[in-house]
Amino acid sequence: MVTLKQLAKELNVSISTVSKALNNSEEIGEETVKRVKELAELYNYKPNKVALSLKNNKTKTIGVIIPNILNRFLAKVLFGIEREANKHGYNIITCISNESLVKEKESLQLLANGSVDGFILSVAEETQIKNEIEHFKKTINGGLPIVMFDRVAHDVMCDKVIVDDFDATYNATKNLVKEKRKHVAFISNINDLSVGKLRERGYNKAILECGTISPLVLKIKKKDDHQKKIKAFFKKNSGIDGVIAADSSSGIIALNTAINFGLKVPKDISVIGFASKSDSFHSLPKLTTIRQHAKEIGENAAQLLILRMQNTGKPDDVKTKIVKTSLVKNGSTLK
Amino acid sequence: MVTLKQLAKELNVSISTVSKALNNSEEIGEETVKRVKELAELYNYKPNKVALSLKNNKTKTIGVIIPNILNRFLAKVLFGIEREANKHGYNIITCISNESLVKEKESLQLLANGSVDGFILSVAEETQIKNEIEHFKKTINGGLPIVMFDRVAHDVMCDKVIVDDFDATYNATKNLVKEKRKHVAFISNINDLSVGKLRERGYNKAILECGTISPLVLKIKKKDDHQKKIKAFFKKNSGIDGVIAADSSSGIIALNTAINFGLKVPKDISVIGFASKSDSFHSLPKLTTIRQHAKEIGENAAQLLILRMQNTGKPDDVKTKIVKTSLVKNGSTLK
DNA sequence: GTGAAAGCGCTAACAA
DNA sequence: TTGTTAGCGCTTTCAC
Repeated sequence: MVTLKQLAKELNVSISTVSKALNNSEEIGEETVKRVKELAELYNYKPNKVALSLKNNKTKTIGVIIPNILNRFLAKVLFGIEREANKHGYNIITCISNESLVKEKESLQLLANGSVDGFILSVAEETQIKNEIEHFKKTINGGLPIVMFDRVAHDVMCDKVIVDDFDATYNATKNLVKEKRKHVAFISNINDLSVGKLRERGYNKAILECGTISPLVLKIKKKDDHQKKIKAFFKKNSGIDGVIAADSSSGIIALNTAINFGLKVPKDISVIGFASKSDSFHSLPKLTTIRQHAKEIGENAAQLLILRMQNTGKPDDVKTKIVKTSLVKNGSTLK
Repeated sequence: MVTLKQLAKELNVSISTVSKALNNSEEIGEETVKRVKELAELYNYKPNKVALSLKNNKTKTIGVIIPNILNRFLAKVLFGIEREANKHGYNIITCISNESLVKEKESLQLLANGSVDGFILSVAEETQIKNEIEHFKKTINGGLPIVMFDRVAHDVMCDKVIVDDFDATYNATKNLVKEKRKHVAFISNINDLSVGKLRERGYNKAILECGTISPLVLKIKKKDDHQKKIKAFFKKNSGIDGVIAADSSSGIIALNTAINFGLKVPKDISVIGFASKSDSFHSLPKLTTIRQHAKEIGENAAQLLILRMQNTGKPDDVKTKIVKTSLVKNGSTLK
């Protein structure tokens, strides 16, 4: 990489002259500016990012901590963050907490050494179970703003971007009730997550309001064989004619299992799941899905953080942005 | 963030004394070391990363350019890279090229300003179609090593980590031939990618060797409705009793479509696809899959790059590591 | 045993 | 119009 020093030497001018010329300073003579720019072009000069960061005490870099990159929703949020960040001249450093509290803490610690100007993160499962929030508070007190998305720690004062999880399942369940379904079950493999709990509550409320149906819930653990669990669940509860799935895979598996049992979809049973568009293709008929607009969530998170990093003051006016889900009706529900 | 300067001032010693004390230099008196370390601990001092980077001319950061983060395989490779990089004290800056040549070039350019010490990337689709490689060469000539994985540009001299795509489909096809399948089709939505072509060739070779079967290929475009295309394909070619799918979704869709047509799997038809474990759950029976060991690919790529960054010399001894696929038999093929 | 000074690459206030 | 200097935070050589 060429430096100002090298350009200056070759041009027989001082370093600051070169610097000013390249930054279109009024001070420098037209002729000099031209000479400097030509040589810079020739050598493909780029101001050294590290030096700029040191000088400005700003890295123009955002630390993103994702619990699980294989989760399509989270991956898509990351996509949204990256895009929006780039648009504003920011790069992102990605850490994957792998749902581990320790790794989450480490990542926060590690990047809080001047590597980034702020964080965007979704709380790890272990962190939510243990309900730890000190490391978040410490980071924020250390001067690095955090924006949380999807799985958030409510007791931490920071900007947040969340989904209307409660309403989403509430409405979806209502939808099946309207279809005259009599045995609507709820299947989830994310019981430990804040969002999983909210989704269950939304389902429960709709069921209770209905009056004539009683709730029927299947909670799957990470280690379980999802297919087996769901199969057994269907066998045990024979009359199921509706399923609300809280996560991306349970819906697909439930639908395919129903078909495997000889049920007609959506004649005999309706299924609604949280899933991305591409996942909804993994069944025939396609899965009716609650879409979370992951990209938009990522974009919102990035915007909030960038705003916060610009106006460093007022840490007390934290915002919570709710990105509404939408129900995309495909073939697994009645029209 | 506390700096050495502040610690020095508070302790009434010089900056260099503090620095040495914290780095366990022999020069400094025991008592002083103790005082310094205590205060540093108290203030949670961390050496500023940016300053270190500038000093050492090394950022300990790897630039990763991924074509599409929603692709499970690529996401998992990213996971492997991140893990291995972290293990060696490196962070990763992630850019998503979104299969675009322009974005790929930009990312390379942007990070080549001192932000990273090297790159790991998988070539964007557009780049492969247009067969552009100048930007890679320029980067390498500029002193930043590149490691390519999966989709590689063969004409660029750099370390590579690839999958034995040809052998994978060759063996998988052979497998179906052994099952006495008579009409084995090949379905792909990645025709434009180097890996897609290799996979098709592997299939073709096995089919030709067999002699009695003639090749039957369905190429799906990005914009097509995959389900429709595959349905039509099955209708048109009624006798299909075997499918090799080149990508993650085609296998699942083909399997579910076959079931939808009333075929018994694997009695009437066998299906093999490239897919991750979690995707293989999206059908009943589970999809028999060619597993690419994505995490391992990522780890290998990171190792190669870190090695290369340490021994800067010898750019001519480039290595290509082949990570072998394995065929995981699930219910969609005969035992 | 401790400190001063230079230098990594850059910008900007100030001097000439 | 151009150059000198200081400083961002750190390490390291060389004086003291």
